[in-house]
Amino acid sequence: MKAKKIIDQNALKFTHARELLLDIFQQSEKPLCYQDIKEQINMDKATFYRNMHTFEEKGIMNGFESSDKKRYYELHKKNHAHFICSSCHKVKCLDALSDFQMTGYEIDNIIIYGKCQICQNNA
Amino acid sequence: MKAKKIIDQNALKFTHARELLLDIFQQSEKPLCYQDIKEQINMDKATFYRNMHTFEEKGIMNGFESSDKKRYYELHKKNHAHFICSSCHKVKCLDALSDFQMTGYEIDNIIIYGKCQICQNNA
DNA sequence: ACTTTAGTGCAACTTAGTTGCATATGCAAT
DNA sequence: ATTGCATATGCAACTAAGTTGCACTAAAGT
Repeated sequence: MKAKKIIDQNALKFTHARELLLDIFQQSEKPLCYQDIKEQINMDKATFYRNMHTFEEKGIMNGFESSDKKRYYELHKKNHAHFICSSCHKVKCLDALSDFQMTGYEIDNIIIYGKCQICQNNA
Repeated sequence: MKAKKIIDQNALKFTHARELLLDIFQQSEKPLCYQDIKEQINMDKATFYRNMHTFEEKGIMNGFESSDKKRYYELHKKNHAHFICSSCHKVKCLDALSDFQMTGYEIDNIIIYGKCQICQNNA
């Protein structure tokens, strides 16, 4: 969906920063943190984090802490799990487990921590 | 197991700080962070974190990041999953999922983020 | 008891994320 | 198109978890 449409549907102002952010996240197949964004565009961290909060509130995006102490965000898709490597900190989206349920609990995200293939071989 | 025995088996010096830490973690049924420890005993954070690193290296303990940006530790037990509430940040150990596997990946921890029963009702 | 080696506490530092404030921008009404 | 208001942005100062350097203390072997 076009950035403008997402922003309009959520009754937000259509600003340059928001358009850029949504475009970048739509083109990315993996969650991104502020550092990832800053490598691509010049944006103040206050602007980034304030918009991420707004997007999370509106349900446009989801965020989670990685093992590298940084917060990663991705466009809200059907719930799915993530694998995070504790050595290289790469994040991988998993479609298995997406239908996991626990009675009484509302599940927002599942994160599996471990070592990816590459880091296992380098150890 | 007694703190002294664990420390001896891992060829570490038996210090007051380490004995206290192991005792506290053995008496706790949930993962703890530095703040939790500081509420119980008077220990410098450098000492705490340095020992946690040592214990993690030795495989005595496991640590993970919570959604409150703090690192939680627990004595290493048979792999099990955790539920972390994104509202109250309480951590719950889960025995379901403990046998979950992914070919090619080494799994250290599974964390499920969501809302616990109490926080769902308060929303 | 002595000596060596490692552990502890303090203070200074690092870094992701937050907040206050002045300025800039989007948007609706005119 | 111009104006006016509310909100967004950028900067700088701040916060807090965790780390590091260093002087001092305590453990373990002799």
